[in-house]
Amino acid sequence: MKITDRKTDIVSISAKLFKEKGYSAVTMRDIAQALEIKAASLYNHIKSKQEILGLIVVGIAEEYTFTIRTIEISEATSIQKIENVIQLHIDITVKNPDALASLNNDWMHLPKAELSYFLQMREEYEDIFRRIVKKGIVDGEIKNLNSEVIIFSILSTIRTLYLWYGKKKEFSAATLKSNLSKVLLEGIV
Amino acid sequence: MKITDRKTDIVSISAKLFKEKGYSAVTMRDIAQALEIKAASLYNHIKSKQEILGLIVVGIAEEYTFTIRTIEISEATSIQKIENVIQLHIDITVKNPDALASLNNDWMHLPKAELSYFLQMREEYEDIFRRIVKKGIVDGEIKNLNSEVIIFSILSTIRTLYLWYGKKKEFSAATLKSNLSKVLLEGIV
DNA sequence: AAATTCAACTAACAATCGTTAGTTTACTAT
DNA sequence: ATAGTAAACTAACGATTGTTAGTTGAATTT
Repeated sequence: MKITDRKTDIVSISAKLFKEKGYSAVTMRDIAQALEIKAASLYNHIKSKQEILGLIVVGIAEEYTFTIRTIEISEATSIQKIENVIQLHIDITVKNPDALASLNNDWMHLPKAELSYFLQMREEYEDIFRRIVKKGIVDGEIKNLNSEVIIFSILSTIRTLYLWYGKKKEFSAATLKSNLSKVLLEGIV
Repeated sequence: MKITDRKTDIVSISAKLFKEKGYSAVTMRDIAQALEIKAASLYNHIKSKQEILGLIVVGIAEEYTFTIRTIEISEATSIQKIENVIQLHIDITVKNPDALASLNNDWMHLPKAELSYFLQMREEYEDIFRRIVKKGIVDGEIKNLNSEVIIFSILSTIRTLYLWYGKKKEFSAATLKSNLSKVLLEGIV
């Protein structure tokens, strides 16, 4: 049992570089240099550049999808379910602050099979969230505003968290936990 | 006076392609093909690929910056100022639905001088927004929640509007105008 | 009618891209 | 000690990158 797997090193360094410049602007030589090895040596551990992207993106996408499924079928109220989704995004952001950049911006460069798998998960994710919000409106828990605007507004915020987390000390997991739900659900006025 | 300037064609086609795949993944040959000419012909109109990016990004960044300056010094309440900022983003999104992708994701590939100009504007923009929110809290117009979380939450949403606008009929300028401020300011519960 | 400009073209450039092949080195298990 | 393996290396590949040079034909100006 190794302490650090080399493949893991490659993936996490790549995630960091992809966050800075985007997948396409990062070369295999960039990744190698960050690890202080030569580009060709990377291929002892990974099959291709696209495989690295897949390893960054797909696992996290699955975590989102699998978790929101269990949130939907739980017995919580709609508001509580939305709070759970917000918390899910905080947790994943704290755990993978770099990888989320590729999830948001580089997914279109996945190999074909993984791309359609990813898009299917993304669609299911939004569908589930949409059902939660609409049920909340029907049940009178949520104001009767345009549901698509509500969905867009909450998802945009929690999906972009990775851009802010770590940049200011205000963005600790604790601060977010106690403030973000309030701001998103109850507003600021 | 020409009806359509060829340079404008190049810039707007490029913005569309950059939105789909990101600046680095789009080649000059891609841009040329979309215009049904050869890549070398592009250079009769533009100096470099980076110049195209600059033309997409800098003008809009200036529009944001110049407008938020006048919003700050206006005599509106803090809440009204925030509503004006939201409206500003809706207006610019409706006018430039493609260009905003590069503004969000490709700015790091600007040439050095334009990059630092862009970053300076972006910083000023956030500073102004931060002052508006903090004054609103001090004046009691805005709840005393963590101001950075408020700023992040509103900016994330209105900056990502370009990803949703046009995808659903719900996202007309009118719907956004009447719903987005409500959702962001007054919450959904 | 002649001269100039505009905007396309063909051809090619050096640099860089992702990747492969074959080799070397150092550690681990027998 | 020996054999095997993991992980680095050098060298190079064909393809593609942004870009330049020089040319051509059509439109515009003189």
